[in-house]
Amino acid sequence: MTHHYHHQHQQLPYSPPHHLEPTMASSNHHIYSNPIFYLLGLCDNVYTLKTVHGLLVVHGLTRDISFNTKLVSLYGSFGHAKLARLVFDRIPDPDFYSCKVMLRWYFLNDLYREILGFYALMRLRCRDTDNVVFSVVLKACSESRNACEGRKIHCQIVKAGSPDALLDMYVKCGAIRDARCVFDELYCTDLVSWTAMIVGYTQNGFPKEALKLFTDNKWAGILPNNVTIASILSACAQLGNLSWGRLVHALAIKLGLVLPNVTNALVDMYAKFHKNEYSRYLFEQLSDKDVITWNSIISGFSQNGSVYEALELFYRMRRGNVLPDAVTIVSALSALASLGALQVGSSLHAYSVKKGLLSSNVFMGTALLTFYGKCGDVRSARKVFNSMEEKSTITWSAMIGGYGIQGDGHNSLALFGEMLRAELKPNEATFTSILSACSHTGMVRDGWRLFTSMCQDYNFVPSMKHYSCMVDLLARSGRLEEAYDFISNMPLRPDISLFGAFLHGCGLYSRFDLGEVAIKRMMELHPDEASYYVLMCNLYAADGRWNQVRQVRELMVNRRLNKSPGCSLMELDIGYDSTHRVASVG
DNA sequence: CTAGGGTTAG
Repeated sequence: MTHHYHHQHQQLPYSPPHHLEPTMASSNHHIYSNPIFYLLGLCDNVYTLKTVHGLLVVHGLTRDISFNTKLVSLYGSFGHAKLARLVFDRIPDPDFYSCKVMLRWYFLNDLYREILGFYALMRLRCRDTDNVVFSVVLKACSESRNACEGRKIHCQIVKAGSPDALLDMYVKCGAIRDARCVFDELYCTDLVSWTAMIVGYTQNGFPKEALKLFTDNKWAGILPNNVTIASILSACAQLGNLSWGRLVHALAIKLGLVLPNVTNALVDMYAKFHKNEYSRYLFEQLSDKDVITWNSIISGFSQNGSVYEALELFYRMRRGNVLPDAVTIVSALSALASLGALQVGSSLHAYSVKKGLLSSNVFMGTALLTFYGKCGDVRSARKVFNSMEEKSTITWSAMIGGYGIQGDGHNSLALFGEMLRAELKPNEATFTSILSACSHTGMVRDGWRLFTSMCQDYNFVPSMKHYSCMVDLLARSGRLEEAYDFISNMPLRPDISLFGAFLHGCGLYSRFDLGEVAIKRMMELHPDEASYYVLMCNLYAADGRWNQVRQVRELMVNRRLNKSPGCSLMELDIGYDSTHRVASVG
């Protein structure tokens, strides 16, 4: 397309200079009801268009901005950008829309230099702009190699660009530091940007920063809305800070913000704090429960160990009219895994396949393979693992742990090696799983090697779980002195389960001497913990020292310590649609 | 600007 039009093509039907036309506000009646507008629609070339344009002039309609804009658009569409511009220049007060129409035809006719000239003019007349205009103008700069103009427009974009959108973009990308930069540079912070920043922190695992921003006096003038409250409640739950959670709950009541989304967040938070009654009360109170409400309580109860309550609610949900989604199934599977309820879980597997919930969902696949692993069906677990397109570190850890609880440390180690070859980074939990696998399989050397590697190569600070695995590893294999030294030298205060692992080994190898020493240390460290007395009883019982057992029991009664009896469970006649029944044994 | 999810010793 050439830019050079012949002069005669640029002549328009006569119309008086606009300052001579009657000044009249643009007509109220809609141009679509005018027959001439209909004629304009029939024009399929520039000659017929000029004829109808003449009609518009005769009828004095060229002072109407809508007609003029339509003319600009039509001249442009016939490739006559310059005629379009002549019409445009006669519009007394062009608006943003008419400017955009003009720009569009320059753009479609590759008239980049004209675009820049027109844009400069346009900036003088109207202050509006949008992303379409910016992208057109930027393209014009690059096509005409005008970096200087480009830089100016860059600045305009930075100034005009919605900071909230920019913040949101960084938050969605998980680039939380960049988000904070944008936030700090904002000319004025309002409720939306403040909330967006809080949401960003909460969703990216920085609940402390979220709470800090929420409580910062700098923003004392801004009242939170329901989005802010829901997000900050989630931060309190992540932090495990119940007192702040309660304060925010109270604040929400005062501000009248206990809306459904806030209630959902409260249900979730109280469940995470083991406050099942609060959680349930709020849940029952909410009249329109959506899938998130149900998931909040089911996942909360499943996570805090109230698995029966979680499953009860899951069945109730199934009877109602809210359909479970992937999150629901994941939570239910996790509850079923801890019960070893293989049949119910398998039917949920079938259900998920049927509903298409399984495909390409890492959470779902991981929960499912964990479930099969915990139920002892490690082959099904591996099948699920192999079929997963996307696997995360958690997926690999779960599969390694699945082999581990079967005592198949060799497969655990093999998979761990495969994971490293795939250049995936193990995390703390991966090491917990693999160390436990080593201890179940009696692989003492491998266990030590991996423990050392975890500290030295990966710079992980061992947690109580790691230490417990090591104690278990050593104690189970009869290296009780070594285990005792290990406990004495570790930097953490040993807890009940660590001592439990040690005492278990003492019982296995009849090292009651070492067991008694450990018990004395335990009693010094935690005098009020009933579980230690039970461990002590077990040890004396294993040694046949029944008088000692009786003495410890009396000591417990005197100190008013109580331990609820444990019981094991087995699955009885559980069908997909039947209610859950589990017998307790022993 | 929106609440909910998978792995972790015995």
